[in-house]
Amino acid sequence: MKTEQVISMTTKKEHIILTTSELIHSKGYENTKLSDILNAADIGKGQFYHYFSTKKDLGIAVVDQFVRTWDQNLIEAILKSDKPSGEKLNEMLDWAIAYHEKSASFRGCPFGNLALEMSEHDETFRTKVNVLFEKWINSLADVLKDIVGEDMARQHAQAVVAQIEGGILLMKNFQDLTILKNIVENIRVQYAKH
Amino acid sequence: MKTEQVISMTTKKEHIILTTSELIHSKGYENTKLSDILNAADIGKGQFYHYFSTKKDLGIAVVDQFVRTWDQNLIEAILKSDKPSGEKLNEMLDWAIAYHEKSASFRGCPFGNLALEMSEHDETFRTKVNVLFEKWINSLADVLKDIVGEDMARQHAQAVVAQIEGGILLMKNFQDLTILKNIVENIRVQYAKH
DNA sequence: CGACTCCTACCAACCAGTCGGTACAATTCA
DNA sequence: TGAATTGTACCGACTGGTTGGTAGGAGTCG
Repeated sequence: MKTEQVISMTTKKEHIILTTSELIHSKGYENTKLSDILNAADIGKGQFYHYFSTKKDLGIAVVDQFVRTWDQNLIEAILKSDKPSGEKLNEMLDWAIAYHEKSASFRGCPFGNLALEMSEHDETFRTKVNVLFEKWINSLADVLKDIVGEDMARQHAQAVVAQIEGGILLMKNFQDLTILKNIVENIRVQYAKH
Repeated sequence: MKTEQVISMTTKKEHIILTTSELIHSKGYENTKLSDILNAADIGKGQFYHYFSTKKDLGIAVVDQFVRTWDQNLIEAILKSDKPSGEKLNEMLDWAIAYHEKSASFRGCPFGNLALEMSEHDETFRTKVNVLFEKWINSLADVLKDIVGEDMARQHAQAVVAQIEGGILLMKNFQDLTILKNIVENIRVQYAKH
């Protein structure tokens, strides 16, 4: 029984990008070998090099895809919605936990992972990850303006993002989701009574 | 006579460990190739495999060395000293900044780096990194007891460590030390008024 | 001597990337 | 019309270089 046509939902190129996203998210970029990609996406080398010129070319497409997704789901849908600020902050924190709850493993934050793996020896990746962090901090600072005032907003936004990323790091190493939950709860309390 | 032999052997082995520490700190474990180690330490392969049985064997020795150093300089010398708690917290934060200030590059926290690189696909490294984080959080919780009370101490300790690690992550990606400084200042303010 | 220390030459496995070729549909030409 | 040409999608054997690790020899020193 052949199920060839099922894949035509997305294009072949998108299929490769999506499959590789998973691999890079859990194994990192360098540690994801071309052979892993070829096996996971069930394609041959010819097909791969028909759509992408190098492995890095694919890597960049994967990061772009991550940035696009987060831009939609976190920044646009939550932080730039027209709900009250306190609600937006809470929704962001809910989203963070839900993100790591659903993927029964401890792969961590794709941007945090890439930041630590790549930022010191590859400018292309560093810059792309940077754009997302910058957007995140800026739009979060906008939200926090109403809570801590204009002067301190950006500093607090940095601190909150740092706390989340650090929490994810600890969660990953302890292989224990409750650590992240504690830290998120800590953030909630910190900004609830303002 | 025998002492001299032992010392020179230890020195040589330690020299390899120390040199590799630098490499692993800035490039990560997998990305530090054996040839890099051989070049940096200026030794031949025979010498390497005389002292270490595998690359992973060296990697473990390097992590052990990091753990020992931090145990001495951070946990014993600062967090378990007999100074007042507020002072110990401040000294820890000073130490964190000084650590990243002196190494004119942005290599990040060796444990944070290893946690994200290795913890999902190597139990040995994950466990060793875990031990250090556990020690750090426990002895920091002891310090925070006097500031936030026994009940909340551990949760706050986790949050502070997360904030520092996340701050280092952002600092590394933004290649900007002031981000870490802001976050550390934020922590200082948070626990100063208690 | 013989244990210890350290060397170079070498190995199989693996890596990203290349290359000659195939299948087949669309376009051009006679 | 239908034969020749062109373009797109794909294959997998192969390449040059790198990887971690091994074998066997040589210098040193008690």
